[in-house]
Amino acid sequence: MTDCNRDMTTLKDGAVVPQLHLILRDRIVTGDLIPGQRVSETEFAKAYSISRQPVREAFIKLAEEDLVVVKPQRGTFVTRISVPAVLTAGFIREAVEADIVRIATDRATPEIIAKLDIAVEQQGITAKSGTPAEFMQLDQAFHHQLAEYAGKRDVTNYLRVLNIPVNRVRNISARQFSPDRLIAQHAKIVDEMRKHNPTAAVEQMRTHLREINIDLPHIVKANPDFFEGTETLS
Amino acid sequence: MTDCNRDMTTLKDGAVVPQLHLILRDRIVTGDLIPGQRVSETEFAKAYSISRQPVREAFIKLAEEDLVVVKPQRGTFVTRISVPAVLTAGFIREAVEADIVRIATDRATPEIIAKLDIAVEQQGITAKSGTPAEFMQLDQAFHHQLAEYAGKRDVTNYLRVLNIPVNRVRNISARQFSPDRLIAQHAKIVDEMRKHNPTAAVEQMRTHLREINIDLPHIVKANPDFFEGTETLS
DNA sequence: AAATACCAACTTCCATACAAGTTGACAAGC
DNA sequence: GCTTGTCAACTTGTATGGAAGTTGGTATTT
Repeated sequence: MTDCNRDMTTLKDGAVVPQLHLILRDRIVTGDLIPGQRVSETEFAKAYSISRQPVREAFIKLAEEDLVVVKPQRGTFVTRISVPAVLTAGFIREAVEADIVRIATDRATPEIIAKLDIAVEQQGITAKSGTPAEFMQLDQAFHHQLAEYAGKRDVTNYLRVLNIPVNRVRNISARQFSPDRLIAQHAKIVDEMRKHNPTAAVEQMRTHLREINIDLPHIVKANPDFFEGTETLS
Repeated sequence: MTDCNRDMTTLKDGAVVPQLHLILRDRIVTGDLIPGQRVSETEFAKAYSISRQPVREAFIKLAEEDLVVVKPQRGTFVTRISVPAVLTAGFIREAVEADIVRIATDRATPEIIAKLDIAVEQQGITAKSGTPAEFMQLDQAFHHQLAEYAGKRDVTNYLRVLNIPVNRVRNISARQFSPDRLIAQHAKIVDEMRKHNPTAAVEQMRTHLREINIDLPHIVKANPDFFEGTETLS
């Protein structure tokens, strides 16, 4: 029996399915439930003291996000991360954020630039004294800010599911990313925006987002069991 | 009691939930189940001679695609189309297809150009003698081809959910789109690709994809009940 | 020893019953 | 007339039992 109730999380009153859905999603994305691991309805039902049906329905939602695969009459398993999915998500994100930063550059006021400067500065502080998770959040906030200033705040909501595998990679590999390089690239983007040079800003953004593709092969090599198609044959 | 089993569709052997999911999705996207309409679990259970549970699970999947909203203890309703969602989907799609057509132009061989010419020609034939649904399928196939030739076939899969509201609009408004104009734009895109002019091809693609934004206000005016926030107060 | 048939212990899938909450009609009281 | 309380008829949410199918170990057979 695996450890299903990590921190003995008890559910609040109200609908059970949404709560369980969020909890399990977080546990998978953060790597607490590891890729390939078996998760059964009965197991979690006992762990959270509920019946099988709500667990099943939470599994359906997770399956829609490609976080688990349900194999009928065989079992449900945490999905291994698909490298093509990460690359495709990266491609889409690059295209979208390129347009976003172009628009944001056109709209950039001194106030906006000032706020972005502060954000980058904060990232530097957190990179030194904060946790990887905190830095990751600031990184995401930076890109959300750009979308906001481009008048495209909604966009990030619609790309959330797409970014799930990317976030899994970042969480699993924690320290593989060098924050300093990312922050320097953020600074360059803001600099080009300050100079009202949209083309250069877009180019900086594109090279910035391609960072993950550079690190990805090493992360896969280091954790082959977490990725689809590269798992060690047992 | 509404007409829930339109064409008395009976389900095949095998898993029931996936079948029902596809059937209901199609019925919503094609406008057979109209926005705002109430759909209850019991209703479809009786209509398809199954129990409530599979219907419920199909509803969960539809809710993840934002095709229905489940209001606890109140009912489940076909969602009205969100105009901001359509616009956001359009923005994302424009950014992605701009990059796709740029790459496709770089990779374009005479064979590829020939195939695209044939596709455009076929669209013209279908526009005259075919149904709107057939033309719509050819239109989608054209964009799929471009992704294919850009080496980004996967991308379309990941944008499928995003395009759902757009397809709902196109189905509901059927003839509102003028095929001739769309085909002419397709032809212009291929022409710029033929001349190996990626920048111009991208620009043609962007103006092409903005067509829907032009027609959208008229479609909303013509069918206010189908859209969120513009429904007539009863 | 090796291959095969069998079976018990799992899994997810579906059906059914009940619990909890909302809604709208309807009647009683102001 | 208008408000308000009651209640029956709905809705979705959860629990539970059994159906159907897979899996892996074990005994049987070759």
